[in-house]
Amino acid sequence: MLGRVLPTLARMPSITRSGPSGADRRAAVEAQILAAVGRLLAQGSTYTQISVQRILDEAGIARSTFYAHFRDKSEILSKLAETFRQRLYQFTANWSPEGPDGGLAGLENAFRQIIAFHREHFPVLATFAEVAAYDASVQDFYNSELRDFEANVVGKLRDEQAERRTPADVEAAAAARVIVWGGTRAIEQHIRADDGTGDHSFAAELARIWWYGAFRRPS
Amino acid sequence: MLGRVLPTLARMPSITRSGPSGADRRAAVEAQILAAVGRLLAQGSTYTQISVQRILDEAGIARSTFYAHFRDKSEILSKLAETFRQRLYQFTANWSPEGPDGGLAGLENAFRQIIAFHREHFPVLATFAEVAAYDASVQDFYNSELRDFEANVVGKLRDEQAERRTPADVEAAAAARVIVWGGTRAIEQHIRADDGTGDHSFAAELARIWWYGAFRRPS
DNA sequence: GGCCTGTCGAACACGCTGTACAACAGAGTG
DNA sequence: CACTCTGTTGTACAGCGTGTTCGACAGGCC
Repeated sequence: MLGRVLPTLARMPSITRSGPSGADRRAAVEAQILAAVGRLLAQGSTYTQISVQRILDEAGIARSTFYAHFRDKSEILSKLAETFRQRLYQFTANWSPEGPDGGLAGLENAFRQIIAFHREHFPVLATFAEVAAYDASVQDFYNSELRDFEANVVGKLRDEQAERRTPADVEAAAAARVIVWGGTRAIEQHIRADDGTGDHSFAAELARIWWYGAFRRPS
Repeated sequence: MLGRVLPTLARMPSITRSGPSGADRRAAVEAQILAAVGRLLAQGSTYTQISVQRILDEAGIARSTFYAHFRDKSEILSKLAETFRQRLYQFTANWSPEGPDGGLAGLENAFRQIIAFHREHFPVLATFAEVAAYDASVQDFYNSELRDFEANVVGKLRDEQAERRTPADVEAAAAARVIVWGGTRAIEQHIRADDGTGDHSFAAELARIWWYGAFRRPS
């Protein structure tokens, strides 16, 4: 540390750090790292291109401290992921094809919320998709999240088929795959391409495509 | 080279290489590199994780030779991309909503071909999507390919709306985005999850979702 | 005061990247 | 055969990033 050479400047590098206030220093370090990654992503960098070194500089944390908390760079994403778990798809999980808040109107509303959520947390959510494409540990959590969502949609389609509201020849598994994986990617792309003014009409389109394309497909 | 030390083994490492047959050695080296990458991807490795060194070992090419042909690792993908340009979306570009080979049946057939093509070249196509997420040069080519496709779909939807076959309240731009970006991702995911037996029914679902969800959405 | 826990900075080994360069091989030419 | 030209080869090198190790140190606690 500089302190050994320049005692008067001993705590200079600490100014950017929040003071250690007790036994929760551990949580503080992790929070600083996650916040720093969030800042770097918000600045437009790509997670893959950001080096650990760059994150440490941004966070004001020592290299050795980082490795005492995280096994490697992907573990940052794992911990970041816990923040998001289940929050993403609560909107559609709560939706049902029939009922007061259900149907096409309810679906459109659910998509509005999903799009708003994606837009709010875009850098981080895009990073999950980016890294899941090549990193097994991130893939585990991200894909399992989407698989849960997919299973939920399959269940809803099957229920609707049992009630004769959705045609029996709709292949629930295939349709759910298109809705979930395709929908997620489409939303991501929409947010990249649109400044937000088109969010409502995009939600309307998504809702109608899934509604008339699957749930209420003409038979 | 070994030849300097062990004359009798001079050309040993050349056995794996195709003999230089003229002035097309340049093309031969590039082909060897592309083939090696294809082999490594087929073995299940992820492009991001494969090092240049690993590619050179696999191809039996010297490091310095590689950098005489490629600026860096992403330029491999750029050259690989030229092989695929326009081949991917010729199927739907040729499709039209009306006519003998058109309509729902034609769309389903187009998707069968697209899925077969994706399955045949899966490692490479998945790599384009993987790397486009963080590498600008790959993104340029990959996204522009999909944007062309998207523009094509927008044009078809608008034409159909002009003919009153597609409802006027379908937002062509939003619908096309869902169809193209979502569809591509859904196909990729389908191929990861399905062994091929479900290809036909998946093509049928895709075709019906886009058909009844957009082109022939009930108004 | 002394102990404990956790952070810090420095150093290290390792692997990968991209460049530079001299040696070399093959083809073509006279 | 000698000679040139082009393109490949092996090696060496600088630079950067990673993950580990370790002694110094600071703050909280007894």
